[in-house]
Amino acid sequence: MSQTVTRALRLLTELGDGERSLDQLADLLGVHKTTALRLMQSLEDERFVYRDADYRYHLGAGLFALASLAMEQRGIRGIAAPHLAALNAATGQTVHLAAYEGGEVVYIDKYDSRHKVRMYSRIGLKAGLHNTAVAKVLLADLPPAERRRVVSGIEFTPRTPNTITGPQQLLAELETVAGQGWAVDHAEHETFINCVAAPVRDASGRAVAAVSISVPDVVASYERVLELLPQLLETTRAISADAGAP
Amino acid sequence: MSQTVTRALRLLTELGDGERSLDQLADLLGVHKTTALRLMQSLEDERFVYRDADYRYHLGAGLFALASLAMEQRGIRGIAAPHLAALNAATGQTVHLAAYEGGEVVYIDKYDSRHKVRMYSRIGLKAGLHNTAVAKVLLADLPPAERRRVVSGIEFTPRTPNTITGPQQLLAELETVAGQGWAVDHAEHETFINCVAAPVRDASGRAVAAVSISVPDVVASYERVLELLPQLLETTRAISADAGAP
DNA sequence: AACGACAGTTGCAAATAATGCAATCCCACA
DNA sequence: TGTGGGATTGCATTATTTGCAACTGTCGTT
Repeated sequence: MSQTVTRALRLLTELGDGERSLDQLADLLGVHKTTALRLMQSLEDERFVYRDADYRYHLGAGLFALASLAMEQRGIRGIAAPHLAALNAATGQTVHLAAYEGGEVVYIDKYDSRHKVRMYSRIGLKAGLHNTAVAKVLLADLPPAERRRVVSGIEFTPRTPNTITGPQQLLAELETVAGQGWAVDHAEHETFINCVAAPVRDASGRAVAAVSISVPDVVASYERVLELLPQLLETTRAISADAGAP
Repeated sequence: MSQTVTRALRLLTELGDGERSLDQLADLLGVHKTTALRLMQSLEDERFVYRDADYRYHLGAGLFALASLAMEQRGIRGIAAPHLAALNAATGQTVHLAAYEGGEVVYIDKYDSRHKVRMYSRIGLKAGLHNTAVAKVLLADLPPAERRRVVSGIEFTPRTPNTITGPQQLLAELETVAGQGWAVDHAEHETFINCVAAPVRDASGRAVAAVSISVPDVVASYERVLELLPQLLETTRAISADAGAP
């Protein structure tokens, strides 16, 4: 592990919360400001940060240049985009695309709802492995041994009264999901949000992503959300076909 | 300057070109693979990279989570988005939003043309200071002394026969731009692309961004591109109003 | 004009972290 | 079982990082 790299990355993360002065950054790390300056200079040279006329540091354009490459590398995202936009337009609800990578489920695209009340999320953030529909869909597609290994490592933090609270319960739920080909989050992640999700498959036949529709209670009841399933499944089938699924 | 941080960032940049093995990354830096491993472990812990089942490294979701914050911090981007989408739909051409930060002009948003032939660009990339319309608009709005200082530091690389080749010529062009309130790139950046650009102002009255329309020759002549000016100016005026410009 | 405060920056030696070697681990294949 | 290939770990050496002290520049006040 590299302490110096960890420090630099920590500075980047801090700037995600807003501009900072050199003194603030040095305090954050508990180092002398000279040390912070040198770290920032390296980040600035590579365009990961820039410094404005008032010597305030900001996240730089090089960061999002690299991030846009990262998103392009996730080819499924480009294939899914028009379909997700159409689903979002047809339902008026928030539509997410998520993928399983590096042991976590992450949101890789998002189309926002027209409604004022919506689920908080952001591209790049992790989805809870035990309490989100997209995670259930992706985990359900893992080989059983790997599924069990992943589930055994989950920390079952209860977020709502509906949250799944143990590995046995989740494994049973994943069996159900694997059988029916879709998943729900019935107020398990947020008390006022219900979601349905379904897998997207590629030429290998494996689930490479999951699409979900998220709906707040004030907009539609859980039963209403389930009525969106046919549209969701139609969309994931179309994306899968474009992705070369058999 | 920090050698270790620079190395880590170089690894990130390399992954922008695609997945890599540990050996490849070590070769890239000219270090022992143990060293490369430790750098990657730090990057992985902070979610900037992930490693797949075949031990191949990829850019991670933490990178684009942070980038999405960076883009949100550029508030003008959100304000401009609906207007730019409308301009893109109305003209069918590629529309860019650029800003001047850290001594460079960078693309911070983009709406692609419907046409097959278009100008290559990517969010986060730098725009040439001497050969793009957005840069001319942003530089033209700097105080004269700063404008001169910036221009004197430019390396006038000729990209096309039309490219401006010296500071005096560019300063004269910027005077013109400051007077007329818009700029052109008449095949100065690419031989087959013409652009027009205009500034977006905020409550301070300063140009905080520039909007451009880029059109390939095969689609429309330079004269036709100039005919897009009224729509462009209408758009930048609307964005500026939303941004609180006086 | 001079002074003080504050923030950023530079040079250098000491301190610390990074580095690479050698050994070990793990997996796949014959 | 043995072999090959790639990843990983422990340790001593080496190189880099670190923080101190001094300096620079800007701004505000007297």
